[in-house]
Amino acid sequence: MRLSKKAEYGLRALIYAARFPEGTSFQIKDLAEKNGIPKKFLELILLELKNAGILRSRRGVGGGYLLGRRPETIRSSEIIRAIEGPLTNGAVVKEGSKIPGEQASPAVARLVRETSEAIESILDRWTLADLAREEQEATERKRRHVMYFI
Amino acid sequence: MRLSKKAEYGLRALIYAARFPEGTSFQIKDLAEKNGIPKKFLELILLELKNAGILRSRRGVGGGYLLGRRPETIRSSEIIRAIEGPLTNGAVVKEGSKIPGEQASPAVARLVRETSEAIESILDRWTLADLAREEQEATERKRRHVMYFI
DNA sequence: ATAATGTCTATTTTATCGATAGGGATTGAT
DNA sequence: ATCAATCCCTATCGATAAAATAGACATTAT
Repeated sequence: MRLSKKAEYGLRALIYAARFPEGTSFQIKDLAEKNGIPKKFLELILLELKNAGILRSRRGVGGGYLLGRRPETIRSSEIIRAIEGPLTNGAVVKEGSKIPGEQASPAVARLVRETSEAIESILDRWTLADLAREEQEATERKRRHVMYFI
Repeated sequence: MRLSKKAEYGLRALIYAARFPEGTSFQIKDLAEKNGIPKKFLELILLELKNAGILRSRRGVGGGYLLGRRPETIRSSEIIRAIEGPLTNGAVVKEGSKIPGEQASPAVARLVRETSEAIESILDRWTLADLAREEQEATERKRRHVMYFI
């Protein structure tokens, strides 16, 4: 199961965004530097997330990005879909196959369908708020663990 | 969620193999022709499945491939793993990242882990015997449906 | 007017996928 | 012993997609 860099960056960017108080914006540059994400690449990603209605932006001096909606209302399925397109691949073997004899396998199709549904249900369940909390808690745990050894 | 051609061909090949009585072998050539799968490509796939212990082979004239074990004991997770490598991607962001600032996100890692586990549990549940039965039943249903319209 | 920001389109680079090529090894039949 | 049918193995190609970079444009606070 592979998550594209783009999707990973996108998720991380949104988790970052969720840390800011509602209405407060942040800059691509900071996000890129603090998270080690290529700035130009990140621009594209944030733009897509904006066009998907997940982020909003303010241009010009002092501008930046901010969440377009409350993080509780943003499901990770929506995030991934915004970045990678439709989650479920529809037909496993497309109708107009080039190879003459090629035929779809109903069994394989069913296997893929069931897997896709399972994935989708998990991605539907996790909201950005959940992810942000998880991130914060993990960081906190780590911090305490380090403290313990000082 | 994308299934590679290779994995799809592999699954279809094994479903095909499961139709033969135990101990009976089939030839790459027939499988390729009847299922519209590129023969040379299929060779590679069957070889991998053989090295994974899922298929057995007999060389020389009259040789061919056959299932290495009873289809009830072959889980689709094993099939996919044999063809595509480890299902779960291990670390989402590897430890020794090149980019200095780059850091793994525990939240993203967890999301990926949970999704992978869900996939794996489904793929563990479906055995080759299940797939073969499903395929046969679907074909049967289709046949009856066609008959109905004659 | 200027500098700081996001917006857009194009291009480059790199990796992966799907497929093909061409022998080599083994075996049954004659 | 020879031949043909089969699997076995390695290399390579071409197309596509992923990842990243480049450069100019648009907007806005100061």
